[in-house]
Amino acid sequence: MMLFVSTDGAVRTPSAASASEAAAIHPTRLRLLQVATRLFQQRGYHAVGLAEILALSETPKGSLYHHFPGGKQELAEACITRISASTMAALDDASASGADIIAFLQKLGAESAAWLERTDWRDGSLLAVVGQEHGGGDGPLADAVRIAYQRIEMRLAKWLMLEGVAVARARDIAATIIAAHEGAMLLARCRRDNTPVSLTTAMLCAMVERG
Amino acid sequence: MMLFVSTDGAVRTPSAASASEAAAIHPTRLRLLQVATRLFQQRGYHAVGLAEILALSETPKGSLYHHFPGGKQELAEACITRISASTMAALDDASASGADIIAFLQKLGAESAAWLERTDWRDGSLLAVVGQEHGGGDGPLADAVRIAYQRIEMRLAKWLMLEGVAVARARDIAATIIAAHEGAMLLARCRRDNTPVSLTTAMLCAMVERG
DNA sequence: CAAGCGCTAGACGGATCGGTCTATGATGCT
DNA sequence: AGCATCATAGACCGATCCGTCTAGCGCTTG
Repeated sequence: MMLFVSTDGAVRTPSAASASEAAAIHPTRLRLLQVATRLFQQRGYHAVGLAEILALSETPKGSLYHHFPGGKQELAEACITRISASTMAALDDASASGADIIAFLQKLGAESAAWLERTDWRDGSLLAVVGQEHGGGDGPLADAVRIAYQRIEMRLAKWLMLEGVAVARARDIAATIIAAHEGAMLLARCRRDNTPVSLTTAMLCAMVERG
Repeated sequence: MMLFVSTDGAVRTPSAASASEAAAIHPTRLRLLQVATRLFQQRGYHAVGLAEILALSETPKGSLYHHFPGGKQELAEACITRISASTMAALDDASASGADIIAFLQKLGAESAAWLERTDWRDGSLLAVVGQEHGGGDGPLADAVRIAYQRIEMRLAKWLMLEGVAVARARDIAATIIAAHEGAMLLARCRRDNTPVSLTTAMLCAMVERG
């Protein structure tokens, strides 16, 4: 249950992608997406050069521009929509399995903390990093982040409504969860210390419980 | 009452700096700090080139390396410590003026929202942007952000203790406020919509009130 | 005045950036 | 076999990156 980050960015030995995408995605394309996502979520869009992405994924430049004619920007866009898709899928799974929101929040907090520690606080949220760099702008990347957050919020809100929360309140709670969780990940990363994540998780649980 | 952002980045007509620093800071140095802070908090460290900073501040390259021998990195470090200092000063002022935390949180939320809108959601939190880019790393910039967050958190906690909150709880609340507020600013910026800020403010107030 | 210093001014350079281009390897179809 | 298509491979390019360096301005000081 990891939201906002990609955990499959192993280098040269791409872990098996989720079944749905393994069927359709070209191996080179997948490798590029995994490595690029990993690097972008560590350092941001502008801080990572194509040279590094190509070297770590052992891919020649020609292949990149074959699979992503739009170059670096299209690659980053694809990374964002891929993270967005996997996050929504995770939310749907959790919702379908009948878990309640409180359990979900606690699991999210625990696994986020574990992930941060496991990466030595190097990896953050791709959406947050790119979002910070592009803010309220109007480029393709800013749009991709905007849409990703919107869709994730909608899934979360839908789930909350399934649990009986009123429509307007569900959307509010969803947005609050996303904002607080992203902020907690950031602060935890900067401080190399997970307490912001657990504190925020507790606060979010309290908010949801009070309705 | 703005935390985490610089509002004085006017170009070529530097608004009067706070009295304390106007006395000591060389005009050119101040202009560089203002313009650089503004640009960094809009787009991040790596996305902003020296050329743009120099052009907007109408400063030749020689001046930059005279005032900041360490180049771009030292300039960014100075921007971070300057934001950190002004944020701590604002917290001290608010605390000394006898306001309570709830009033502070509401004012912070309202003014942050107004600021986001006024900049057309272009400007974000400098600490957050640079923090995202450098994560838990160990460069001078990562350290500067880490220290800045730590100091701000301590000031906030101190204020909370003045209001009777227990030591440990005060530090927890402070960290939670910072994390949630940063996350709210990010999400609001990405969505070009301030509701995450007001929602988060409400949640934080509820948390503080329950103690 | 001459010397020294703080600061401005911008030319210059090596490195790296993202992107284009041509050539070639691999695969499948007829 | 011959052809077409997908994909790899990397040389190459102009632009931009950050940083160094020398020259000179203006002010104070001896």
